[in-house]
Amino acid sequence: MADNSLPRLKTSQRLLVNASRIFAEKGYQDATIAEICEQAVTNIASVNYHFGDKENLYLEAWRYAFQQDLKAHPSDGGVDQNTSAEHRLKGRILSLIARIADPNSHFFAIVHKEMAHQTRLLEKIMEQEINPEREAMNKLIRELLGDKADEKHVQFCHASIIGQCFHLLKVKHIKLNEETRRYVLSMDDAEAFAEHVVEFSLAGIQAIRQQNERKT
Amino acid sequence: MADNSLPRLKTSQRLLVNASRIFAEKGYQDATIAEICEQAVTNIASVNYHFGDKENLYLEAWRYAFQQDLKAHPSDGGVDQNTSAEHRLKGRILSLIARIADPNSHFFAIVHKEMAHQTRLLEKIMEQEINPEREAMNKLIRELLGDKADEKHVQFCHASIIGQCFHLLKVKHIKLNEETRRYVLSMDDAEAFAEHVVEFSLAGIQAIRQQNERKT
DNA sequence: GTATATTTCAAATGCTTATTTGAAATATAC
DNA sequence: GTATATTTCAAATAAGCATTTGAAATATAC
Repeated sequence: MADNSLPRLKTSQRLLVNASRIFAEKGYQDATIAEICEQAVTNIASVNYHFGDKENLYLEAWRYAFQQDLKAHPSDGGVDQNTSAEHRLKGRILSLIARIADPNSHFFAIVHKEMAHQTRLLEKIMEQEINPEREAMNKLIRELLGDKADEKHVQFCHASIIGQCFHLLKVKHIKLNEETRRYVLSMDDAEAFAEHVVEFSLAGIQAIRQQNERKT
Repeated sequence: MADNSLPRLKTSQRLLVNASRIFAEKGYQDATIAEICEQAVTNIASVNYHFGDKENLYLEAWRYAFQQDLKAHPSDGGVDQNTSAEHRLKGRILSLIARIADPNSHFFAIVHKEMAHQTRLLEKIMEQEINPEREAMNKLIRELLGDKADEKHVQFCHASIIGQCFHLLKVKHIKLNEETRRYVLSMDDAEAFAEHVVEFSLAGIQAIRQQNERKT
């Protein structure tokens, strides 16, 4: 587990790599500097030396995870921008779920833990990074919902999609017993689930659209 | 905020009431015994006296929250069991979202924080309480999906619905700035969002059903 | 009303963990 | 190769917090 396989990496880099993984696993509070340093094969004091304090290491590790994840899974899913809104939305949903499911991607796990708490450390930066992604997806949703839809409908559909995707995060780090595992969404099904979310959501959006057009 | 308005309540009861609220707000780690006792207007030592230790107080507070929430919002939504599967599913979704949105309901907030972490304290009890609810909802989903659907489809649709509902938990305790608030799902819209989830999900389920029936 | 059991309390204890320190080791510049 | 800057390290410090303690207060039983 420890990242001593790459002793050529600089200490600060080893700290970032291991910190992002451990913060993603345990959250800010439960992750200890001692454990992070042990995994990074360095001394306790190096966090203070290289990053000042734990909080700053947290922020830097989160930023690092963000960059790494996007490098592995671009948020538009690599889909040609000239294809239909359906396909572009599909690309975004698949990318999102890929970033959530990838065991080497830690950004959303940290976001998830941060949202469950009120440490509020990432608040401002998080909004800066996430707002553009939300707006890109909302643009597609707006197109699919048609002119009759107001912003509330867009907001709700966005919440429906994000909620489904983020649901995967809940099962990511949880170890269930043999019995329960059979009935619960598993990380092994992430790809199939992604396809399901696309299907399910496009139908949901269509239904909202038709309901709006019937009403007016 | 402090529950000293009811000095007639026994100390152990005051501890339960305040602990469930504070654990829901902050999670197990971040909630301190000192704060809970302060809010319950009692001495630091009373947690040990009445509940043994913090962990046991947590378990009891969670149990207490569970009972209170169900008392306020029965999980079938009070819907007649002879109506259509659509209506019964609607009842369950509305009840679930009501329990999540109600500021006096703390059960799901605790579950949410527990899922985001790996304290695993509630693991066994949680499964005992949640499995029956999942099975009740899956039964309705199965009926709506028709004979062609296999268990994977049921599982995925269940995850889609739960994911949407739980998404509300994320915005429950988060204070966003004026700017962002405009674009993000708000607790004030919980009821309207619940209706949206019903609409969106019934359409999603229908789409999966039709896809299955076309394939075979 | 007295004896006994229960409950409250302020202070002490002890453990965990972030942070600091100053010396030692290592790298870099010239 | 020497001087200077950078990095590592073991040990010390300090703060936060759960838990314990034993005495004091209060309630209950008879």
